[in-house]
Amino acid sequence: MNDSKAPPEGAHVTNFIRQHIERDLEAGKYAQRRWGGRPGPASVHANAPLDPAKIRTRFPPEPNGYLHIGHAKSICLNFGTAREYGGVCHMRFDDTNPEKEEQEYVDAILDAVRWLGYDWGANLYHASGYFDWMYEFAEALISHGDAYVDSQTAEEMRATRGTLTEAGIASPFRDRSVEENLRLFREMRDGNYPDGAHVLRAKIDMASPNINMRDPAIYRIRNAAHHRTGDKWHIYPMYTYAHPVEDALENITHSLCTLEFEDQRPFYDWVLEKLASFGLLQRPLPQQIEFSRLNLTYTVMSKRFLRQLVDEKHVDGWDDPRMPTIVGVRSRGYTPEGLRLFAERVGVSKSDSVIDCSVMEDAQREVLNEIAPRRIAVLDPLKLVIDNWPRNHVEECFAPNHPQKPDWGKRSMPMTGELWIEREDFMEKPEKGYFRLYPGNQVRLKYGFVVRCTGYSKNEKGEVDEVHCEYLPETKSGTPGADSVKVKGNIHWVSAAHAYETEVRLYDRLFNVPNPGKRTGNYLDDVNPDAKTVVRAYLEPSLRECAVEVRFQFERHGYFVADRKDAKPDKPSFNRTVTLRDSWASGKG
RNA sequence: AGGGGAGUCGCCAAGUUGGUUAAGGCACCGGAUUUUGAUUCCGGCAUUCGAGGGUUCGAAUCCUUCCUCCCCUGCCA
Repeated sequence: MNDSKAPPEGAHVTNFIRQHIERDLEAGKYAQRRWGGRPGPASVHANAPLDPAKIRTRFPPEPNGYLHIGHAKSICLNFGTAREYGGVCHMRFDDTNPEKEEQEYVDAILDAVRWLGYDWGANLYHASGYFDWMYEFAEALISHGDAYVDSQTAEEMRATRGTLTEAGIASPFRDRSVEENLRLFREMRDGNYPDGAHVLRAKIDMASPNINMRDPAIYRIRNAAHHRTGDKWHIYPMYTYAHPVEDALENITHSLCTLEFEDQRPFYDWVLEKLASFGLLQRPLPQQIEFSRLNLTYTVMSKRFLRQLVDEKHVDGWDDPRMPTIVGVRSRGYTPEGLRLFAERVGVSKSDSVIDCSVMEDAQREVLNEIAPRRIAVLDPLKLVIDNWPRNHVEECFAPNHPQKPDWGKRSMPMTGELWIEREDFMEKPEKGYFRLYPGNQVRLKYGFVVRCTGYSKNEKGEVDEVHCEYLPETKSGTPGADSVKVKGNIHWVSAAHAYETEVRLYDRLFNVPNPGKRTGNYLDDVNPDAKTVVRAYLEPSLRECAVEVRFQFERHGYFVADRKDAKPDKPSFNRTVTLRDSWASGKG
């Protein structure tokens, strides 16, 4: 019954990737592939059974930082698509650059993918696990005259690459013999040279209009320790060469990546075609398909910017609830279901797009509305005194845990003669359309009694510090007299003597303009200083004990989560995930 | 400027083997229900598909010219 809101099977929108896959499936393009049970060259798969996976996709992050919701789109796309078509999705670390990668990031990434609800089973791989094959394949390219060792400096290479409109010119080392190339490449491997002394280049076409085909570097010397292979290697493959090889070794059918790699596809195909023609790779070969990356209004997604926000302490770390990182939105209280719903809603296409962040917020609300029990919290307290309340009397009131789910039951809330109510639920002089508390007006204290406002007092600063009212004893919620008095306003409250006081953090958008940085060129100028507001709030007593990461709707406010880091088990603090829609407030704004 | 991509409602996005009135979501605007100004429900919301020409009985879908935006000159990924 909880699925009643889920879209019916097959109701999702099609997209160019699904169509592509369906076409391949229909044509049986990959039906004859064999799978040796582990990644490997043609020899590993050759005599193995047919691949039980209809398709294979992969999520291949470089472990050099934390994942953000842009990655979440890719994760949902890759894992979701594989699941949809009877395939599998590999979790793969593209760890080909030892200087930027760390185990810490590997662990965090795995954690994030798992939290999003995806399972890679036995298919956890590392590019570094393929270094031997990549090396062997590189020698094969050399032997066939398709790669050479270039000894120009990086500057010289840049200078001879040509420009967007002019062809490049050949390196003086381009025509070295196979023997010399092999000798030099092996010496590079053996650590005989300093960084930058040589580079292995594919030998293609220095005059290609596609700059990526002008003899791209495929191996560089890096005398650096790798977080997995230690000091075994002195040379490391470049992404452009490594990626197609990784895909082929793993039997990937559809290699989904973002648009900026489009120009890389001819080289991707070149590498695979060469290696397959040498008999090193199984056919049919993987194919790269590009889609547009996720952009969201009121946020930044670039790893560099996110790092700057953390380093310069504009936020409290990668997992700060204001951050668009996966750990960040998790701290914020976002649900994995909501993230997946969001990913499905924004779709996949090749056009550059900027998604309105309300789409994300709404997806979260939609999920949260279904799963979050209701609770009462007063975030901006104002004392309400019921002058005709029997001295010392405690009235037990009952509040449903979910208005549309009676089976979730009710909990008890004590009412007394002194309550905390929301400051904005009282006005000395009501503005037009206001139907909460003001002198002479009647409202219902939700799940309790109807009260009539009789007056108020102010402190020496002229601020209202106490509101007075009288209650109507026959109007208690749930009793026959409850409906005897009609009121328009229903406000929430918590007994002052019973309330649980704690810290609640109200989060808002990290930036206060849709497109941070556009105005001044510096996105830091658009950081929203009010994206985090900390208040001392009075919560209903039942909230005193709740486990970390438990989510609630605080009625009339929004969805909140018990903080996973700062909360003591017996004294939870809460983070606001997202507000409720508010047609009153937005109507005024 | 060479190459590679993209332009369908405010934001996304189906539709693109040409065929009646251009899906859906978000946002927005009504109205009903509601002890959350929430949710839910119901209704509204592109004579028009970047622009101009053309082909056709018929075009967002084909041809053509033009315009705009994004990506590419790392020994990063």
